[in-house]
Amino acid sequence: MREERRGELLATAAEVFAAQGYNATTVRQIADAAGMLAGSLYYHFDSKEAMVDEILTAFLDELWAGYDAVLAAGLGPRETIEALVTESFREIDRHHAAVAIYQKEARYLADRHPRFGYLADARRRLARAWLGTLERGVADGVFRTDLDIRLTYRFVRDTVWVAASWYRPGARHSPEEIARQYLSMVLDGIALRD
Amino acid sequence: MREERRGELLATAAEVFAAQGYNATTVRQIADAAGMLAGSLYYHFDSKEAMVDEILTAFLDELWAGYDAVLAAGLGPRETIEALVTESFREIDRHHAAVAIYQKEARYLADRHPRFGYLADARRRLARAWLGTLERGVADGVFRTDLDIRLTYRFVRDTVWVAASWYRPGARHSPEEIARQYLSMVLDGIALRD
DNA sequence: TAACCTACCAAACACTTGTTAGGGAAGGAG
DNA sequence: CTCCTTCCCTAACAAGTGTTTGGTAGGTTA
Repeated sequence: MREERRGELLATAAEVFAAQGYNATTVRQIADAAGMLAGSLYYHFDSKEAMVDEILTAFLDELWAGYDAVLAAGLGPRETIEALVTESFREIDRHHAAVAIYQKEARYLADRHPRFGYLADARRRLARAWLGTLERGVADGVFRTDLDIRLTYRFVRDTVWVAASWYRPGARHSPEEIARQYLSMVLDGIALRD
Repeated sequence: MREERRGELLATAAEVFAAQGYNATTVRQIADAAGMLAGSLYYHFDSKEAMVDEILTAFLDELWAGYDAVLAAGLGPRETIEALVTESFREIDRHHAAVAIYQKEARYLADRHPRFGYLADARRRLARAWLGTLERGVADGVFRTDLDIRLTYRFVRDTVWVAASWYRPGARHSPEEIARQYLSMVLDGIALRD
């Protein structure tokens, strides 16, 4: 099957990209990891750029499917945040290489080539989803009102996604368990109440 | 003055590295930004690697000076965390380019060349400082006991340092103000108490 | 004036990079 | 058997990379 082989190659490419960084990775390293020669990759893909492109779009497509389902569920602000965080950690579990690449290279890629304009779109759309929910929570009296909401947004967003830099699937905690603890910290803090 | 010019060049190099990534940055781009030709950089520095090296060591030296002062002050766990976070944001304010580089490239550089072994040392030492304080806080009944402490550590560490990716000196909030809000979120959470 | 040092330029070097062109082995379809 | 498609290899290319070498304008020192 043709698509199957492409998928395998994209998976190994994603691992190498995530481990070394996009620019530091040569097509020969990817080919090595796949057990073939550099030129042979070009039978399957147009270019090195096309590989990251496909890796990132596949991840973002699945991410939006999950997020849209959450946002359409009509949950309250707090439950929406909980569901988004949980969904994010599931995505990190399934696409941890792609998430790491997105985290590290999105800005550079978006600046470099109009081909990656959808990365900037994704960033804006993500901001709207999170910020909107936070604002709704503040209005509803669920979240604190004394915080700069943009700072809060970046705080929540970053705490979730940087986890991709250290998370490895199949480790001690499941995505749901990590989400539970992260949510507990973000919502209630790490200090002990009296 | 010789050292002065080196400092200027390192500052512009740090900006380019932070903006584009270490590997994506060519010595010709650095030279362009400095208003000279690529080869002329080699009058001041041995190599491109030597430049990042000097940028990172300068930052880490100053960071440890600040951290050691905090750790030697004999504060309680909560006050130590507060002081470390505040000190970190001050460091991000002063060395935001170096911090961004450290965040993005430390792992790759440490793996690549024994020259950057001190980066792995720094990571271990950082972990000891934060984890030790957190453990002390749990033992003292200042922090919650129901959380995985290694997860808590990564949570606190990441929330602080990723700020370097979006923070620009001279923006709306001072480092101290950002530290105050971050600490408020980390310690008490973003949910409203009833 | 003469010798010298600093900070840069001009031009090239060896090497790595992403990419391409042509070919060939394996296997299924007719 | 023959044709054709799939998938990879061999071998090279041009462009870009970090780096080196020799030179030189301008200021400082003797």
